[in-house]
Amino acid sequence: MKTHSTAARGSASRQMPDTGRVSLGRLGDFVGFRLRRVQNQLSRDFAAATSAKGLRSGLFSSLGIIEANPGISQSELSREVGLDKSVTVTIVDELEKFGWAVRERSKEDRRRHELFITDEGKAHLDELFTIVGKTEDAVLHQLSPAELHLLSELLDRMYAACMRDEG
Amino acid sequence: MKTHSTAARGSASRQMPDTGRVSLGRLGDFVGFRLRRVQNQLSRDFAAATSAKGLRSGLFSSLGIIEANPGISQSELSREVGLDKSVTVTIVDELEKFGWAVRERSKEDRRRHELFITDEGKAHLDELFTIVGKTEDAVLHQLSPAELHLLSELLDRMYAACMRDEG
DNA sequence: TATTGTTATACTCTATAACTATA
DNA sequence: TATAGTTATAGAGTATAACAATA
Repeated sequence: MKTHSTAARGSASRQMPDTGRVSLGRLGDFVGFRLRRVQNQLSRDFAAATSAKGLRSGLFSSLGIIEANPGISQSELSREVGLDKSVTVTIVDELEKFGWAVRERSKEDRRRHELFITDEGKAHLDELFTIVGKTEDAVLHQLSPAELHLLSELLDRMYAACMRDEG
Repeated sequence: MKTHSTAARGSASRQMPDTGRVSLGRLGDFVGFRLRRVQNQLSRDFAAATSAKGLRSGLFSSLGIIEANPGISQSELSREVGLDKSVTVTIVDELEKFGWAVRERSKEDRRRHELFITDEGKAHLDELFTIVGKTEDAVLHQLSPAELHLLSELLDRMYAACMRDEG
C-alpha cells in the first residue's frame, strides 16, 4: 500500500456533487482541475480588487513573507512563494521602487541579498491584507473554521510533497 | 454571524506548521496564497509530464468536460472550466484540429455550437488521464481517501460560491 | 436587447539559459 | 564546482473589446 490515492479517486468521484447540472465525469477524480478553477477565480478577484494599486502577481505574497522573515534571501523567498528566482528579482525590484522593501548585502555571505520590509511597506501591507481578506471572505464564508483549518493543512502537506520531490 | 471566516483566520494561522523554517506570518491566514503555490507547482508538473504531447493549458480539462457532457455549448464549457469564452474558442479550435472533438450547430438554437468528443479524443484522453494521474499521485499519496474527498468537496463549495457571486 | 461564438490586440506571466560574483 | 543574484528573450496565458449571427 505505497499509495492509496488511486483508490480514493474512484470512490470520491461518484459521491461528489457537481457544481451545477454539468458533470465533471472522470475529471472529477483529479484535484488539479478543482484547484485550478478555484485559484483562477480567486486570482481574478484579487486582481480586480487591487487593480487600483497596480500590483504584480506574487508581490503581495512576497511582501508578506519578507515581513514575517526579516533578512530572508531571495532564494529562500522564491522557494517559499513558489516562484522562479528570476521572477523574484523583478518582484523585489518593484518592492524597492515603491519603497516597500530593501535589499541589504549579507556580511556573512556576500552573494546573498537580505530582504527587509520598510515602514511604508508594512502600512501598505495592512491595506492589502484588508482588501484581500474581504475578497477571500466572499468565497470562504461558508466554510467553517475547522474546515478552513483543515484545508490549509492539506494544502501545506501537498506543497511540502511537491518540494520534497524536486529538491 | 454572517461569516465566521474572519475568526477562522486567526485561529488557523497560529496552529499551522510552516513548510520549513520559514514563517508565513499573516499570510498564513489566507487560503489564496496556499492555493496558488500548490496549483502553480501542480501545473508545472502537468506541463512537464505532457510536454511531449504539446498541450495547451485547459485543453485536457475541456476535453474531459466535453466527454462527460456530450452536446455541451462553448459557453457552458467556459463556465465549468473557468475560462473566458474567447479562450475556449482557441481550445476547441485545437481539439478539432487534432480530431479529438467536433462542433455541431444546434438545431434548437442556431447560435450554439454543440461539442462532442471523437473516438480518437477518447483514446487520447485515456492516455492523458493515466499521465496526469501519476503526476497527481506523487503529490497526493500522503492524503487519505477521506481527506482527498473532503478537499474536493471544499474546493467545489468554494468554486460554487465564486460562480454565485458573479453570475 | 441579450446571448453565442469569433477575432484581434495588448498585456502579463512563465520558462529557460547565459552571465557575474561570490563561496 | 556550486550557489545567489541578474538579465534577456521567447512563448504561453489572459483580459478586453469589438463584431456578426441569432434569439
